Amino acid sequence: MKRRKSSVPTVKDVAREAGVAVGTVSRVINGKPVTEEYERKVREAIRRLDYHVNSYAQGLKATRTYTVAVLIPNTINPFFGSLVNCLHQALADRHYRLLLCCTDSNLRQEQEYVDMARMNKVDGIIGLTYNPSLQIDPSTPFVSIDRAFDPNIPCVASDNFAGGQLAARKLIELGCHKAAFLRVGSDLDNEPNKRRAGFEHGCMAGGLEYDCCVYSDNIDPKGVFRDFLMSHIHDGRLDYDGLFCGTDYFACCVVQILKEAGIQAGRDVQIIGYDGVRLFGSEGYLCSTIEQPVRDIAETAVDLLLGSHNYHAAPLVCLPITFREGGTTRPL
Amino acid sequence: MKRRKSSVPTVKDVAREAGVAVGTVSRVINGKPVTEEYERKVREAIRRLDYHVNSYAQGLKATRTYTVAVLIPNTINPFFGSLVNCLHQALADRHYRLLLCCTDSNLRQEQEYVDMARMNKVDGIIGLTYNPSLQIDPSTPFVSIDRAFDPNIPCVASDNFAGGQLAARKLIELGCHKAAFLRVGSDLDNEPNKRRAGFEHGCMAGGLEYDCCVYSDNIDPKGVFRDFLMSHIHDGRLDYDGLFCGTDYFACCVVQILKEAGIQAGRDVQIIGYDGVRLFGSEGYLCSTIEQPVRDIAETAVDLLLGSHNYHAAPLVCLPITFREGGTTRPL
DNA sequence: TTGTATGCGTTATCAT
DNA sequence: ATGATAACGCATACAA
Repeated sequence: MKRRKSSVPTVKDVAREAGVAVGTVSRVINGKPVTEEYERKVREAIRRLDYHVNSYAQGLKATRTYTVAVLIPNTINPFFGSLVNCLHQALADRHYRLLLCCTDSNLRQEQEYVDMARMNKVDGIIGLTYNPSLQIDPSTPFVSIDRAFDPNIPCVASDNFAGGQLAARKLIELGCHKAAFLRVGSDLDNEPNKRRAGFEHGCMAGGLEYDCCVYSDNIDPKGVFRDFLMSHIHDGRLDYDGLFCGTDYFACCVVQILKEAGIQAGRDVQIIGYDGVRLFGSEGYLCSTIEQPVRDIAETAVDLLLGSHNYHAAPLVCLPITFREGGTTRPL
Repeated sequence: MKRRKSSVPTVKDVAREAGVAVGTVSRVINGKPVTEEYERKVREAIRRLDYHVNSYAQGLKATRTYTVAVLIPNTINPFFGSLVNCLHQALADRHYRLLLCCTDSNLRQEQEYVDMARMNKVDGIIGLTYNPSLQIDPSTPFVSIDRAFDPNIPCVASDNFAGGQLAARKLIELGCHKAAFLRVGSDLDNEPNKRRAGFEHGCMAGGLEYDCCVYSDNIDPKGVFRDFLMSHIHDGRLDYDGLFCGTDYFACCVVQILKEAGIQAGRDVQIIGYDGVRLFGSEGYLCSTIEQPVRDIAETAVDLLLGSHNYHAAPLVCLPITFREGGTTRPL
């Protein structure tokens, strides 16, 4: 890579050009009180030399970098993409920069990214992580999304339990008699695992019979769902008339599997996902779903990270969810 | 935000703890030759004090930050999300960090992000930008994606012209007799605009009759496409039996509009998009499409940015595209 | 209000 | 090979 021209102007150059002291230049830059006359001279010199502050020198003194690292599995999954986008928005509004750290790409590199923060390179971390043994330096502000794994780490998530309950209630409203919960994923004790608990609670409260089909991570979701569903199809009819899937992704898999078996979502079976993924961010929902308030989650996480709160213990913030029709349930 | 404990250990502390000079510590850190005995002492001191280098101080001397800014409209559109993910991968492989700059969020902030680079905050920029009057500091390495707007700026894109030609050829193979090209977007002279040119060329070469429906930016795509298509439906039949859409997003819009009008993609009309978007990155294609080699684009852009090439003029690299069936065309 | 001088944590250049 | 010390560019406490 080409290097910069060696002669990048510094405060010293500006001071000389303007005929003032470096302190004055610094004050102008930082909006400290300065005589109008001097201010003008400095600004002109800055313009003439095309001067820009070197934020590395700045950060060296300030121990503040205005940069936040975001740890996320990837940006391909539309839910993650949307979350990253909202986080960027929230950070940019507060004049913070976003250092993107995709943890999928170099698997289990989460720890490395967390360590990076200690090098004073970022002011804080917002992480949606799965590493069960993640060690977080207590001196680095950290906000977790979807996972409350340390009493000192604030966590923000959608109200997963209520989301599961709501899904159950909707299936009941839709007249279902036998439901199932489907999911593949981390065994970690994270928030999304409450979706199942909420669903079970909702089913029991409403008298809806249900089964659970829950598999560990690192398994091809489509494969296990196909096996499960196929073993529950008799004479072309599915044993269940309502399905709640852990994510919209799973719901989409299920919809397609059933379609291939001649069973149509919304007509023969009611299917609800979780996340609220929309194609291209604006089109309709991919499936009927429990929508997460992505924007609120991002705003809250950033507020929690940058705000100077004074909680006795780190809070768990559960934000309200919404049911959205997306074609895989009959209109109510 | 909580501040770090004031006593973050520095090289000086490590030196004192290890009973050596700061220079020796620095040498150990940077892998310069050091006696085994000293190396051991320093490493132990580093471990004991839990020392981490301050990269701001490092950057101050080195003028190298190992950080690259990526300018992209957003991470919601799955194509952008996928591109960002690949760029992250390519950068991480080379031990570079990715500073994410979504230009949609604060509209037309592209210039601001470019300016940021001059503050020595990033080593280079990879930008997928639309700002027609973007001023790029010639001393900041910049690689453009999809837009060749300066003879000094390398540009990498998919082979848009060939993609357009391929789409035309496919429609011809599918037996189409009257085709149309649909698109909404920037009037900018960027690479994706060659999709239309290639398509026209392909149609003419193959004797396929065609129309073009091209609209400027900032228009609701679904609205204009609906108007256009509706005016071309007579007695429930579409005037066209083949459609090439500027992006997969447009193709999806069109598919849905036609579906509502009782016209089925793949059966009544052959529809091809552009990008190669896949739901959740792994499922099937959203529509039949000309797939961009996102991974190669990212790798090439990073290589161009970080590599020490010596071109007389900045190259335009057009990477090969592929046709993919995605259900909106009849199987060939 | 403005100028001067010192320190931030690191690396590089000297001597040793 | 190692130790001491001078930059790097900026902010700030202090002096004027």
